Amino acid sequence: MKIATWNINSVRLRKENVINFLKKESIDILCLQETKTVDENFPITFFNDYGYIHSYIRGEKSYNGVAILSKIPFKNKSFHNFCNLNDTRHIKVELRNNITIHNFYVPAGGDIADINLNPKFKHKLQFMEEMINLLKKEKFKNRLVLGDFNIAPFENDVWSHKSLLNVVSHTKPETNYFSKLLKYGAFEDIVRNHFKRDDKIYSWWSYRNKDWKKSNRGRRLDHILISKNIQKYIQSVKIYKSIRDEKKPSDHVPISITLKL
DNA sequence: ATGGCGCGGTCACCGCGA
Repeated sequence: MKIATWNINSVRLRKENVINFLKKESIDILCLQETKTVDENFPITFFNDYGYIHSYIRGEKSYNGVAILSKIPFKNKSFHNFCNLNDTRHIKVELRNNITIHNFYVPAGGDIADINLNPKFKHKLQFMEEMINLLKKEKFKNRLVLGDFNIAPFENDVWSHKSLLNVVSHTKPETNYFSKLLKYGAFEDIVRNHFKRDDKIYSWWSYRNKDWKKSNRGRRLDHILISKNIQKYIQSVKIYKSIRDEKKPSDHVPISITLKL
C-alpha cells in the first residue's frame, strides 16, 4: 500500500500533474492540501476515470481545501473543525484493515512570529494545540497523520537554521508543538528517521527564488507521521524533488511511504 | 534587510501563501 501527501496549490490547475504522478509512482492513496475549490468544482470524474474511484473531498472557495483520492475503499469518513472555524483543513478516513489516515492543512501563520501582533500566528498555535488534543483522545495504534503542517521542525529541515529561527515555520513555539505532537500522539517522524540526521531534506521551495534548485533554500513543511506499532511495516520513504521542476509546478513536492501489511 | 512569484476571484488589484 503506497500512500502519498501533496500540497497541490489548486487541484483544478494541476490535475494533469497529479494524475501523471499517481500513474508513474503507482500511488494507492493520495492526500491533497490547498485544493482551493468548492466540492462541486473538484475534478473528481477525471480521477475516477483513472481508477481512483474512492474519494473524500472537503473544500471551499479560493482557500484551503483537503481531499483523499484512493483505489482502496474507506470504512469511515469524518472531519474535525478547529479554532471555531468552518475552514477546510482536516479530513480523516478509516480503511478496512483498520488503518486510519488524518489529512491536515495547518494554517501558515502569516509573517510576524508574535501572537500579540499577528492573529494568523495565534491561529496557527491554537490549531496545533487543538490538533494535539484531538489526537491524544484517539486510539494510538494504526494511525497515519500527514499533510502540510507548515512547520519545519528540525535544524536540517531548513536551509539555514540560524537565519530562520525567527521566521514563521521554524520558530521555537512551532517546533515545540511539533515535538509535543510526536510525544503525546506516540508518533514516529518516519521521513526524518529514514534519512541521516544531518541530511538536509525539504518538501517546499518558494516560488520567489529565481532558480529554486541553485539557491536550494527549501524547508520540510510536509510530513507523514506514523504510529509506532506499524513502523516495522514501512518498506520505502520517498520525496519527489524532481516534481518541483515540472512546468507550472506547485511550490510543494509529494512525499510517499510504502506499507507492507 | 528586502523582495522576489503564483494562486483565485466582486479580476489591472487584493488577500493569501510561508
